[in-house]
Amino acid sequence: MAEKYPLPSVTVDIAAWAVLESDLKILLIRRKVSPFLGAWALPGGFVRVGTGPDDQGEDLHEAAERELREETHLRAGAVSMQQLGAFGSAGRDPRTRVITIAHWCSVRPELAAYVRAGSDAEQAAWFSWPKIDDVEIAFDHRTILDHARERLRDAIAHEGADRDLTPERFSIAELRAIHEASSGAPIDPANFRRHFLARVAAGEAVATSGARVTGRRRAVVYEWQRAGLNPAS
Amino acid sequence: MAEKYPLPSVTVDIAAWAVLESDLKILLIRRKVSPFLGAWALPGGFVRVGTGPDDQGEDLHEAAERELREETHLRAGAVSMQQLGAFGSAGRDPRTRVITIAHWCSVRPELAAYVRAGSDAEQAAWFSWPKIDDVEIAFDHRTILDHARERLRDAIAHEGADRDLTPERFSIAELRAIHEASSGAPIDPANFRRHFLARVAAGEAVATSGARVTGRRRAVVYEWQRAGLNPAS
DNA sequence: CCAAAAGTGTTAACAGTACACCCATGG
DNA sequence: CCATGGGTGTACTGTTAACACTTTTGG
Repeated sequence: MAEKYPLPSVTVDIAAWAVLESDLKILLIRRKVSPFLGAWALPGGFVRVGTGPDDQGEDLHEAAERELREETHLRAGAVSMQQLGAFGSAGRDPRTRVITIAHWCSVRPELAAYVRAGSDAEQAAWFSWPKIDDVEIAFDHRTILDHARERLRDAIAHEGADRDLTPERFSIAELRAIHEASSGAPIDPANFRRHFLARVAAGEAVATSGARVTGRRRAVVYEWQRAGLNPAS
Repeated sequence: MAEKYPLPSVTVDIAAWAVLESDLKILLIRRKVSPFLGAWALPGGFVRVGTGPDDQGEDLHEAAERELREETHLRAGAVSMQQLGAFGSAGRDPRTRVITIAHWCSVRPELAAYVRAGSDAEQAAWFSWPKIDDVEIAFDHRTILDHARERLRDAIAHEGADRDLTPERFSIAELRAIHEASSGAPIDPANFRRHFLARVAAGEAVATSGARVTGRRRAVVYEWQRAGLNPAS
């Protein structure tokens, strides 16, 4: 099939979330090329397309992991990349037709600190979610961000995505802080505790020998189990 | 930005659902070109990309509506097109790198009958969902179909997507048949009725003057309201 | 010893489910 | 007049939300 028609460029963009000091944060990079030079944008870049039928390049999620690594030094495997959806309105890039496949992932707090700008970025930084209203955002990344925010909320509330936002070992209070940052509302500690204990009973997490993290009283510390024996409902 | 790298082709594919005679159906077309000549596939085709910064072509959902219309004669506006996600594994098309943005929509039964093959298809036909296991499906469209099936189930159960599958006017029993086809399990008529009546009370639908459709006893006939005054929960 | 956070107990309210039952009507 | 599907009543269940309460421990 010979293409006589113009082809679009295809990129991946990544919304990487973390909860740091009880604050929901999004990872943005500062552009050092035109257009939107100096504006903040989602990390991302072009999908590598191969040279023919036998070399067709990389898969989309591979591209997303590679771009995140190249631009922010977050290594793949440290995050669980998921697709958010395609954003491809005509005119979203002033230069030419660019369709982006947006992804999202969560970053554990102990890795979040190692973020630093890569080749195509002048800076890389974590922004507190409410504060990004005051930041100049490139392209239609504000829209993508809003969708990603929705997706994160759902994934944490209903799909156990809180797993990827905790440190390796965490107390119930720390986990609750993540849920509160995600939902934006305070959560009853007693009810939250029972809810989490049910997940422990289902094999999703186990108490570790360690104890006490912060606060007044010693708290039991948990860690996630590789795979829940019983499927989480 | 001059691209020195090879670019992928971008297509849209559409999973169009309908419930006909209490059976969940998916719309497929029979390919009349290679590859997968003679196999069944989702309707779809290339996204039109413009010729420069000032003409960047059509939006993705426009492309999806256009392709569905061209290949099956379902006119846009008759369906509510939603994006499912991007499928872009290297090698999913044997010829060259093709990334497809999958969409899905629902088709009202009175329009489903007007489907006929368009230019790029030899046939267009509605397949009962369980039966497609026996059909040869082109590309990775089986995978897309499975995702679309999941999405439809969720959208009907939680997002009011049943709206788009009913005839203009419908009885509660007809609506229940749609839910049963979607979930694959029988639903208690009494409980379903109460659940729907709560939606009527919320302004989502209203009873019409007409009555009786099928069955023994006259049933009240409803129609959807343009926009619910109260948001549906 | 006291404030603050960990952890326990109890209850009301609600939604989902099951199922028994009455009503209207086409054949 | 009766089978069938439309439509009503109700009891039981499990989950959620609210909140009062006890325990532990760093300062």
